[in-house]
Amino acid sequence: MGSVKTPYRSDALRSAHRIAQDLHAAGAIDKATMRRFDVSCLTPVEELRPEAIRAIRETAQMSQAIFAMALNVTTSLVSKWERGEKKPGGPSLKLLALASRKGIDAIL
Amino acid sequence: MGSVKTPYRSDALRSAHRIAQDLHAAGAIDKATMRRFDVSCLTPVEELRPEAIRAIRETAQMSQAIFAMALNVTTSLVSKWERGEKKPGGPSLKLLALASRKGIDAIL
DNA sequence: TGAACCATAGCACAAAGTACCATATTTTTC
DNA sequence: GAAAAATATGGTACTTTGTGCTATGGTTCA
Repeated sequence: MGSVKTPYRSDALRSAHRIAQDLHAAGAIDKATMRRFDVSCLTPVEELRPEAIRAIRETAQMSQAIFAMALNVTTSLVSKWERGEKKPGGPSLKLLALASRKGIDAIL
Repeated sequence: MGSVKTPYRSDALRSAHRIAQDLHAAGAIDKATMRRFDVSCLTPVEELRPEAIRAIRETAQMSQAIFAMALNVTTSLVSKWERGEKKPGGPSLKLLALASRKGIDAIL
């Protein structure tokens, strides 16, 4: 299940974004309050192809071993990701998305 | 496995930190180069008790549902974490550690 | 020659994470 | 006040991520 398919994870969040839109349009809301309702500020998480994962790592100029430590996973797993043997799951995809969009420093 | 027990994940990283120490002491190394060898700059990841996880979420002033979206996991799982029914794994612990040490904004 | 880093590869296995549901409590909204 | 929606718990069944271990070959450097 792609994080792309369902913008809201089939939960009690159907109107979260709509409410935030209204509040945001209405006036000034501090980011802390906003956060409680709005979800559009989240880093988009999409599925990553093996080459994309490798690209993220090579952009960071890291070996698989070091990269794995940064993500707190095993070297074995990073290798499997890059060869398409396994696909990163929810939390892993989030970390990879952060590294990809905000730079590797964001997760160090 | 506990990220605390083995500083280096039983990999070919036995001397990574030592080498970095030497190089760093030797003179000026840009952060990019440093990163390849040194691991001491990583956010420490320790196991979290259920209450600690809830504390992180409540500090962020988020519902379980929103918090789950931020971590790209299901609401069900966050609930289980906070009740001790399940324990966050490698990548999840990293995200929680980032949120705990650098603030929730670090993972949005 | 060998010590160390790098990446691939395979296997077995525990448990993390998912999906779905029902229920109860609180908060919001009209 | 009642209706509606958000919140959190609880449980069950299932998938497969992620771990751990070991072996291999290629590369670099002393």
